[in-house]
Amino acid sequence: MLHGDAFDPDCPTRLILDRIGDKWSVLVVLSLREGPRRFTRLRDTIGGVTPKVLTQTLRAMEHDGLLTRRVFPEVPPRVEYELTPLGLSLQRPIQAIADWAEENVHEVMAARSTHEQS
Amino acid sequence: MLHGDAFDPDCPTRLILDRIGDKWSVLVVLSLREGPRRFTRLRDTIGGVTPKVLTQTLRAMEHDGLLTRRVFPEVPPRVEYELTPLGLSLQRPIQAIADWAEENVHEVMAARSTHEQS
DNA sequence: CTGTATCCTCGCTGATACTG
DNA sequence: CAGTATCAGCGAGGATACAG
Repeated sequence: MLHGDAFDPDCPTRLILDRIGDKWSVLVVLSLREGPRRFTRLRDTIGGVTPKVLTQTLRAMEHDGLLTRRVFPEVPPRVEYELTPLGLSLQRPIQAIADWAEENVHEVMAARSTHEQS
Repeated sequence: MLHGDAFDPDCPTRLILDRIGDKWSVLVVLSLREGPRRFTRLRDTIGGVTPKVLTQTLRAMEHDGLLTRRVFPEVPPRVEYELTPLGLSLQRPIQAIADWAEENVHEVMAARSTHEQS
C-alpha cells in the first residue's frame, strides 16, 4: 500500500514527515542548493535562526544522511556543510513546496483576511 | 527574486511553510485526496490525532482557504470537509513529499543506525 | 456524531554568555 | 570562526471528560 503507511503513527514514514516538516530543515536544504556552505553563511542566509538551533538542525540532518559535515584543520576553523545524494534528491519535492508557497501566498493571505470578519 | 522571500522571517511565505510543515495538515490533505470526508472518518484515518487537535487543524486550514466545512442540518449532525481548488493544488507537492518519504525511509533509517555508533 | 472544556506537561525555542 | 552551556518561558499538543 503506497499511502497507508503515513497514517500509522508507528510507521517510520511519520518520522520522515516530522523531520521534513521542521521549519529549519526545509530552509537548510534550500540554502545548500548551490553547493557547500559554511556555518556562518548558513546562519546569515537563514534569517532568525540561532546558532544553537541551527546546530541542532544540521546535526539531525547529518544523522539522517541528508548532508555531510566537513571540518578543515585550519586556523581559524572552517566547516562546510554539503548535501548528500540523498539530500539532493529531497531538494526537488521541497522546492515544489517552496514554489507553491510563493505562488499562493497571496491567495492564502486573502483567505485569511476574508475569514477575519467572523 | 524567487527564493529570497522564504529566508526572510517576516515574509508571509514563512507562515505558509509553517502551516505546511504542520504534522497534521499534511495528513489531512492526503486524507481528503479522494473527496469529502466526515470528522470521525478523518480521525480514524489519521492515527493518533485527538479531536481537539484535529479540530484546530481543520479550522486553521479552513481559515487559510484550503478546505471547506459543510454542515448538514440533520440528526445526528453530519459535517463534511472537502479540499478547495487551492487545497487541491497543494495536493501535488505534498504528495511528492510523501512519496519521497516512503521511497527513502529505509535509507534514512539506515543512516540513523550507522550514526548510532558514535 | 461532532465537537468543546479543562488541565497539564514537556520539549522546543530563544536569549545570553562563554570556549577551543 | 564555529560552535557549546545554561537557563527560563511559553505555548502547542495530549489526556480526559463532557455537551449539543
